[in-house]
Amino acid sequence: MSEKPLNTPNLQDIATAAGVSTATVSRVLNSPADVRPAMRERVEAQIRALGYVRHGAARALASSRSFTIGAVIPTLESAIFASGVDAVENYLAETGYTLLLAVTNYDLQHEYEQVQALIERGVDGMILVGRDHDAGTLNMLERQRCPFITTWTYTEEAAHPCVGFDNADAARRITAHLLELGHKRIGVIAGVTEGNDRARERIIGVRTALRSRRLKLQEDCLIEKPYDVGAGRDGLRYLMSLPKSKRPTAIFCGNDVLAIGALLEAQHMGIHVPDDVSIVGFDDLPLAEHLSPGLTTVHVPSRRMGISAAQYLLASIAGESPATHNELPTDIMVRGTTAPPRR
Amino acid sequence: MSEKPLNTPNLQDIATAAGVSTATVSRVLNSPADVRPAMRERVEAQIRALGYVRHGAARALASSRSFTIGAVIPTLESAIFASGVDAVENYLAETGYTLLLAVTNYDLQHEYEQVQALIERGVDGMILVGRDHDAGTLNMLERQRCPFITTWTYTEEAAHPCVGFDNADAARRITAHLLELGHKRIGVIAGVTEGNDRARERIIGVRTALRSRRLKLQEDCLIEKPYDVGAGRDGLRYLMSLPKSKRPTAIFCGNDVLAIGALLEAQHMGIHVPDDVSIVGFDDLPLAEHLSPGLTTVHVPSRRMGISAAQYLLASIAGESPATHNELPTDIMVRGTTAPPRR
DNA sequence: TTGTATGCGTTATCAT
DNA sequence: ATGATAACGCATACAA
Repeated sequence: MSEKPLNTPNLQDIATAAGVSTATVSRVLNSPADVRPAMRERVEAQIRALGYVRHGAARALASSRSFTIGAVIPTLESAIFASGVDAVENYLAETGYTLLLAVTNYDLQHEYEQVQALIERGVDGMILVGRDHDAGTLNMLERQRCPFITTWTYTEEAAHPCVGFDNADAARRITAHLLELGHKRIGVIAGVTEGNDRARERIIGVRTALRSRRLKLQEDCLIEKPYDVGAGRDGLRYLMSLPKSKRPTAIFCGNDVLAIGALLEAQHMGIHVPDDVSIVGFDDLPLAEHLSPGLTTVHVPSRRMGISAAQYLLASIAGESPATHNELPTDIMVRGTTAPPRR
Repeated sequence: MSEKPLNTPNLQDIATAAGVSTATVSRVLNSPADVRPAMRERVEAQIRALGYVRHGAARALASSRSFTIGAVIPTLESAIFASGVDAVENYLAETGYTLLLAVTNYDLQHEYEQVQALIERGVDGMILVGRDHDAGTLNMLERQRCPFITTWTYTEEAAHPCVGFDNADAARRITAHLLELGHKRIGVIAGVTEGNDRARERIIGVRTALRSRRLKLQEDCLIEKPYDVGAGRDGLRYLMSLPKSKRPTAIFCGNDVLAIGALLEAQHMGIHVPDDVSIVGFDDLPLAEHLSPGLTTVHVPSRRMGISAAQYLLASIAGESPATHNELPTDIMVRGTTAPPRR
């Protein structure tokens, strides 16, 4: 009959109700070990009774820690990014952090704005994707002393903390697999390269593999497509429409979504994979192994990458000095979509 | 030579640099129309010069608005949720809001904790999925006066704001499609039902459709499976292993991921779809239409749902009184995986 | 171990 | 149109 929680209670209300100071309440919340058990319980009882929930803004203002981490990714429409974010969120939740998520739609200018928005929200650290960024973006991060790490790309000499892998080399390796099977004319259905270093580097990897065999990528065998299944289908149809002498016997797709499209379109057209044409992808989506034939692709450890990035950030915030350059392995998953060229 | 931005500048620094009061700086930031153009420019120049970025925590503390919205979803491993979140984020970004994202892994207790975490971060509104929630969760939301809306489910009599559709009815309709083709024995590969009202209601919908034809769902024709392609394959194998007299001629899958698994497994087994067995899914993933045969499924407008939820919240925050119960249409996409039973 | 008091960077109210 | 100033709710250095 006497409780009137008209407004949501604050530290002071709890303190009053428990007959202690706000400092004590703050302590049972943040360093319970520092307060005598009896008193702690008394306070905790009131916290429960009044349904107290911390005021993050006030906390952040007073302590300059928000217990939030920001992630800025190209899109959530890509299962592989979504999966990485899922891993990040799960990991952060375990450690008491919350995720602020922003999407760039592969627009570097928009990325800049999103990064600013997250900094304004006071994130304690930030995860970025790739190394293509507006100069101002990295600048802001540094001026604001916001710890950050880039993902999905790795090079020894990277100027900033990163966790990822060598896209060019992975593409080179899976192309080498094609070349070893005896293919000489390789087609490429690349992802959009603008503002996307990963897509560009994967093409470079294909070229490197070809060059090492004194082969070249024919320019009409390279086509750039947006990230969707239909585009993959279009890409395949285009490549297969090339005159026989220029028609590739194997196709490297910049990602699995394009590869799945290419594979499905081949089946629609009655073109046999891998007998008539070999297809490889990149990412190793969960679906890849279930297709028939199974898609030969590059496995990318997106969850591990996300977790590793989060770990770096938390360690960094904690004042530790974790390794800044972290390379993850990528395996070539050889499945059913590759075989020697028909002769 | 004189500028030493050792610490990140605050309102006061800008004010001093521009020779005005903090109130004025705050005004050029928040209601530029209230300040004379000349002065406004002077201030804006300093804002740019010193690279000022707003301190969200301080803003939130003083104004009790954080310009953030929370979303708590089951998982990002599901493309359909990821897509909805993507839409929400894009919409919020347009309107100056930022997204706080949390994942429950279909655990209602964890959802409670995530909701609390987001409330602590001061979100101005919250998006939830489904109507299965811990009692405490909704309670907390209300006590904290945090506007919220549930998605993915709709009923006229819902006790809280919601935007979605009638899962049972959609399932009933696509099952009716099967029955109209002449199927009598329907198999069901359902998603996990625990803590997932949508999965449960879809099964109810199947039962309703059957009942209206005086048919019943045979209990060994109903199997519950986790959300992945492999599980869909297992499910199909199980149903096809039933003795001929009990074997279903058509299969309702609780979602497209299971349906895709079922379809692929049928193809692996040399079972022809739809001649030997019809398969329907639920969600209409982008891939569904590209499969061969194309997957007959229920189209769910996940992006529109997310945007609608965000709109409701923003309107609600703005003090408007938007419609609280919003039903979205779901179309049955009849494609190639359904046909009359072989006779 | 507990309490007191100050300050965190804004917004908003009230003057001017 | 602009300035002075009091909250906002908490953490923390310091005192007891």
